[in-house]
Amino acid sequence: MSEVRLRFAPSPTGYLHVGGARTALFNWLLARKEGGKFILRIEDTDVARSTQESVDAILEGMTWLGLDWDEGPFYQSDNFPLYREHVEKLLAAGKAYKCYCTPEELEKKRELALAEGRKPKYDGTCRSLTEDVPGAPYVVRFRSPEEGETAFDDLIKGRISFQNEELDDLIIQRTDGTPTYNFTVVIDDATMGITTVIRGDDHVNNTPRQILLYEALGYPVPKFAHVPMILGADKSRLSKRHGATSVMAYRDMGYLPEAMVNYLVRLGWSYGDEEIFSLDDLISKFSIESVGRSAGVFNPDKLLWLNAHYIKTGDPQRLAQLLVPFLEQRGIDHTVGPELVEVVKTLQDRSRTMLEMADGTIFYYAGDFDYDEQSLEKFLTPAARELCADLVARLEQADDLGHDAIAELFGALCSDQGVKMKAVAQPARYALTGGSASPGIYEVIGVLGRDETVRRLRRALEFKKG
RNA sequence: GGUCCCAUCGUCUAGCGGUUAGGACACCGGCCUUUCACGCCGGUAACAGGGGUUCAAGUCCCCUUGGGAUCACCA
Repeated sequence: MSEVRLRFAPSPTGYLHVGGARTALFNWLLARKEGGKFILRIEDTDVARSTQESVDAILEGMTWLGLDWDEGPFYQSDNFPLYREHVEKLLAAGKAYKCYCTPEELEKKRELALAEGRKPKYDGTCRSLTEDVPGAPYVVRFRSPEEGETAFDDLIKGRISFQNEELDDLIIQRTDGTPTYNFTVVIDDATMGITTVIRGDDHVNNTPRQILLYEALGYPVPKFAHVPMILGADKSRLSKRHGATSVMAYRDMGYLPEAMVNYLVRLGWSYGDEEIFSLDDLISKFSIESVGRSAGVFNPDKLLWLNAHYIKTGDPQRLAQLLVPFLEQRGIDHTVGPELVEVVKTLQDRSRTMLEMADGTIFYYAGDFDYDEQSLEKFLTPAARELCADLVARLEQADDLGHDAIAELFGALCSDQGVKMKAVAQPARYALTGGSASPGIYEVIGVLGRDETVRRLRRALEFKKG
């Protein structure tokens, strides 16, 4: 029983998007579950479109999600000699041949075939050439069988079969000598000993050609699992116009990696009625067989709900750390003022994203906000002013400012003055936060502390416009 | 168009021949309450259509319809 080996093989032509992240996650989970290896390979044979920035962005995204790899990253651009070797091998065995047709000729034939309603497949012009044409540019084509069928048992979709006659002689090496995708994946997956290929749905049509290549090369064929696409709300393939698709964009919008992981895994997979899964839960509960066969619509609302859940239940200390960059973005200096962790605790229940949480901290740190005249009049009525003044007096005398003590203090104030909690809480809230929505007034006072609370109350009572 | 895949509430899904078709998000009520939230309770909402097979079909088969993927010297 040899170990399972899985891989994630993105092409570095952009950022790590949610679809890619999900297939990476599935690969990672299966590797961890089976105690195998997870390998990262960068498919950069298209030198023109590949960039180092993209590689960095992809690695950053995976690291953020917590998906670590055991081997790699390997770069296909380092393997050109290996591909070349395999092309020669196929050529020597007569399993591949040189084709001298020019792109223009092929294009013409393709158009003609389409116009006549025939399949636009390679017509085999060079298939039976017996001699090389010296000096002429050529591509190398794989000699694909003309009859029979190629089938495989997809771990997710079940048995899928193709008639070989539908497949044409694919190009494995370009005129410039570089190998093409369908060839390099096979060589790499074979030589890296990949046992299961988990990849996007959009590759099912490539699979039979690849299987034929494995067989022609004498390599064992791996298992395949094709995960369904992620769709936008209009059921078309998820793209930018549906909103953010880059995983890192979600971090920047204040999402937690565990929320993203949880969301992504539940899109197309389930475990009874459970909704909340940590990476550790998933390692034991995930199975590729229970991934659904149909495409799923990306639902930002549910992601948001999960994010809120993880913020609510998260460790305040960690959240405080994660919050710092968002505060800096807003120019909020949290080193002056209340302890950030304490601030976070008052905001966890009412923040769905770290961005929202950052907004929630503003009144704590920017204490000298303006009170606008209308609100001042509305909240600080003469009666309310009296209550606030009383509150100040009581706060100054209090020796304990714990939550319960503050509650008692308010209780005593209300019964002494014969007013409802609301009558004093709302004016106080406005005076302390500058707004009408905030964490509980006791919490706010507790976090602000006596001095700052009193200062703000007095400031509000004395506030003059300008 | 050819090939391949898919089809349960608006969305993610449970269901693996016999269920009042369950859960979650969203939505709508109510409760809690010092605001906003959170939380709790309740509600609306689905087996695409048609044929079979079977005592019995959301579950199995076929067709139709609809959706998606792919048809490059891109990956």
